[in-house]
Amino acid sequence: MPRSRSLSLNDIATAALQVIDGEGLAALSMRSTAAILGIGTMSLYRYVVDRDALERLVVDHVLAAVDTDATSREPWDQKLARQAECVRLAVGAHPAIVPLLVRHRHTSQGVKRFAEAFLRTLAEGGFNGQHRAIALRTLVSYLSGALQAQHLGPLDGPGTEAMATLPPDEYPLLAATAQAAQDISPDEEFRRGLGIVLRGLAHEPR
Amino acid sequence: MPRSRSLSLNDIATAALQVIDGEGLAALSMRSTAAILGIGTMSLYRYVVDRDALERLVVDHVLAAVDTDATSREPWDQKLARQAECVRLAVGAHPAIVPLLVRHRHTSQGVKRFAEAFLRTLAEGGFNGQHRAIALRTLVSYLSGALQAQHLGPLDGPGTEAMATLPPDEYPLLAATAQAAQDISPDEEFRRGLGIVLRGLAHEPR
DNA sequence: ATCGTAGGAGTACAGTGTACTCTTACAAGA
DNA sequence: TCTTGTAAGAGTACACTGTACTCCTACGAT
Repeated sequence: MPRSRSLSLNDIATAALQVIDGEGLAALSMRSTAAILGIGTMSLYRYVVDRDALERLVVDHVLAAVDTDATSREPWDQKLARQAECVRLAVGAHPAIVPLLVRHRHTSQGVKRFAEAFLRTLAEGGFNGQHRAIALRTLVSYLSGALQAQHLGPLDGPGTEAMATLPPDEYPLLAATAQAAQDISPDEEFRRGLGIVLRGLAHEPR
Repeated sequence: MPRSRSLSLNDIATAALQVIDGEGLAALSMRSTAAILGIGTMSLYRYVVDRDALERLVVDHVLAAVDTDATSREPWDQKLARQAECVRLAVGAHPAIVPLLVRHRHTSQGVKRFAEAFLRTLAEGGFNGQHRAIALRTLVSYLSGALQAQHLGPLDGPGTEAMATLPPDEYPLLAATAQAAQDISPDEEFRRGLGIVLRGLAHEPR
């Protein structure tokens, strides 16, 4: 009976993402998002009940890009690797959302979608019951930790480069290791770390 | 020449931690911390330049509890497991700080301390150069991800219990797996996840 | 043409971090 | 013992946040 909505949830998520990508996650606010949409601040509350809901919208919008239909015939571990890369790729397009991803991973539709996909592949690999549960959590924990290390790591503080110049008498190994790590690209670091986890899974009872 | 400080950095960290433990991380503010210390809000800035610095103080204070002298004669993987448990224990005493831990892991003294300890053990295990770097990062990524999953996971949303009651037609595996996961204690989950990573490391070239 | 419903705008308030400006306490030098 | 320089600490003020609450207004069904 009343007037129809002029904005879609997708519009809103896109606007919020525009703020985040352009001015950083800290700049995300109800006001800044509403401004981009060309509506009043409070009008935004007609679409989302909360700031939290707005953030959830952003997370799901980004995660919508992960491809979850894995119908290929690869071995399970290769398939898992590809699926994880897929998540990394989607998140890598908007690195600043990583903290949001972490905060809303239990309430996000997108997270559930790719968790289900992971589980499907684990099931193919013969994982069942508790073993499958542990495998998923371990995988997700690594994924989440690695994404953070990579994307929000360099932000606060100079990151690895600074570690390489630490006082070697106090942190001898840390300094040396950071030096060695400088030649490793983020891609390679992620892939090899994931490889370690997957190799661990391969030797796991199931 | 001038008057001497009436508060130590330890006092400040303790006060902030008291706020966090008592009223949650969200309640941490310059005002609330200063109130506990019995000083004016701005007086706090005589001790810390920033809110960030205050948070760093808290992180280091909590991480000071991790025991880093691992002079035992266990095999390297068992020692790593014990060291990781040590971190988990220290953080577990103040679960609400996990987000702070993540945000400041590059600038925190405490993080560097136990990273160095990890590296020492990895070196004992024969890891060198890039292999050691990758091993450390993978370990830390898992550790960070797992701590978050455990401590701030249940906070937003009902967590795993809710997942177990998901629509099984939409997320069949997720629902089933969540059900299986309910019998796993956080302790066991962490230990087994860590075991997977360590087993992966054991099969890694070095 | 009318009316009810919901969309959108505006104001206001409590809370945040912190810049800036005081006043005040104190240890060293005379 | 008195003076003085310096830093400790208090207070005010401002820009910013999320959002409760109230108003006006556009529009689809009758």
